[in-house]
Amino acid sequence: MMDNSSRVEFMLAATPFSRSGFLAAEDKLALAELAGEARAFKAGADVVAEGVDTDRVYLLIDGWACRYKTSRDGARQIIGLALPGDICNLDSFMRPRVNFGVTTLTRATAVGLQRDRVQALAAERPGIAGAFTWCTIQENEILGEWALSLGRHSAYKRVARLICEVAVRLGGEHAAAASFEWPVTQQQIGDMLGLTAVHTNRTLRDLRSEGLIVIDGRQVRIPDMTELRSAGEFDGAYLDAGPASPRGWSSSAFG
Amino acid sequence: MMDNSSRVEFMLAATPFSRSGFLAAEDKLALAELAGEARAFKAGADVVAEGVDTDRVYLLIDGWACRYKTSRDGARQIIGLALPGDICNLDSFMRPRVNFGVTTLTRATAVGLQRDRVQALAAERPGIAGAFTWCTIQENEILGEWALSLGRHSAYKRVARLICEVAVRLGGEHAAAASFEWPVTQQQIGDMLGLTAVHTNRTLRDLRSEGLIVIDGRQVRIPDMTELRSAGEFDGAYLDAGPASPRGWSSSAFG
DNA sequence: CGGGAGCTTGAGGGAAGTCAACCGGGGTGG
DNA sequence: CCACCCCGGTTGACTTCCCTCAAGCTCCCG
Repeated sequence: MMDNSSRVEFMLAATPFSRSGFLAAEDKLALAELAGEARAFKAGADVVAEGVDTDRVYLLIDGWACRYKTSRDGARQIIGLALPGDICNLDSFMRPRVNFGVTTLTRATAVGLQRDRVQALAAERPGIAGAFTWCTIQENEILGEWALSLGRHSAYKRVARLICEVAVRLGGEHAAAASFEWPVTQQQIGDMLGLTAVHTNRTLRDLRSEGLIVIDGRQVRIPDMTELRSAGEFDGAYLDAGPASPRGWSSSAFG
Repeated sequence: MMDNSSRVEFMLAATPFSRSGFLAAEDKLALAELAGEARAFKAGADVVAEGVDTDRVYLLIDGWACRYKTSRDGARQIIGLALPGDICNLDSFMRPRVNFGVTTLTRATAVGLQRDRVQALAAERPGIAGAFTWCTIQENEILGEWALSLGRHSAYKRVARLICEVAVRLGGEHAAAASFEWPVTQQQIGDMLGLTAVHTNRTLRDLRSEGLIVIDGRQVRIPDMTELRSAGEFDGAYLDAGPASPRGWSSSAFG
């Protein structure tokens, strides 16, 4: 559990959300005031059950979470990965019902923000509206890249690409991280990539035997990022993402 | 070519964009004033080439278009289908560079709106900002459903689901259309569904032989929508999409 | 009338799924 | 405190869905 000031501090930090460049300092403070209690979740716990109504968006503070859909026969497809600082259910910013579920992949902490209040704030402060829109566009960008993976890439490339993406997303503003915590099971990886756990296992073995990745417990290390990017045909441009000239968007223009 | 008043009229009509419920009448007028010349495209023409910079978003007036990505070996994955009234490149609302391409699937007409001017308008009119955000969320919703198809559904179900989706999206506010123009090639369908043209052909044959669809030239007819939905495990909830209480968003609150 | 784009079908191959078994480790309950 | 159990990882054998390559077809358009 975090106290309120920690939460504020977190939201002011360089999270994907605030990195959008749309949020002025007052915007961040106003958002921080909306934050409810931080909730702790066990691994595999639903933050928002599939297909239900919810009145809040969840900002992930710690741990990994995902958006997923389930087919009638029980197969699960993960349609989005949330890392610390990401909003898990951006759709709930405008829609009362989610057409997916949000579940944690690890132990996790998240704070809920009430839709009504966020909307009201966004109507007053264009910077906040802009930040939400920007995040939604970013999520769309990532999902488009996943669709390319799912539709047109081999299992081998899919896994390589996913690892590259996470490396970049965790690396923040710096270059991609060359070593990081990799706390997801092979089943969960398969659910992101449209593969079975068995085939994910074999594919990870192939990547390891090629020396492209080194897995040590819950850590993954990338000996040569260039090699891995090339193997996965990965181009991180879709994650680059400084906003296009947020002139006229910043709330400071109204201050 | 449409003259300006036709364009205005079109934008005031029940397009997916204006149906969001965020646009007040003045918002629509203000947007219509931004519309540039309507451009006519041949089938298979790039509206925005893959990965380039663009300074405008394109509202599709007539015909079908798509967003796509290409892998190194030339395989194409379509990551979004634009029908009349849709915006083809919502990302360009905030990002100068697209990480996909936009191309027409049929003859088509589109009008470009300059990003700078749309952004300026959105900063003044929350209804316009809200409509863009809402469209982006809607696009995300659809792409999530495609990811489920790509990752976890058989070719048979993918095709059935796509036809259901188009029926609903073309049907507008009414029920899904039971018969409509289906102007795309099997190659293009395959590119949406992550299949080869050959396998798309066989799969369509299967659907036809089961009586789930009837193809007559460029028309498709769905004898029994319930059957097709069931075959494709299709639940159209993700397209439903009235906005969640756009209170406080409507520009009229500022009028 | 010729040519190309799109549709159709067949035969064979390969990537990933399915089923099954075994192993190691950490949590838990007796 | 130890034994058990369950979860996750690993590997093998077999199956299946979809891809590849190839050929022939129709229809439109020049």
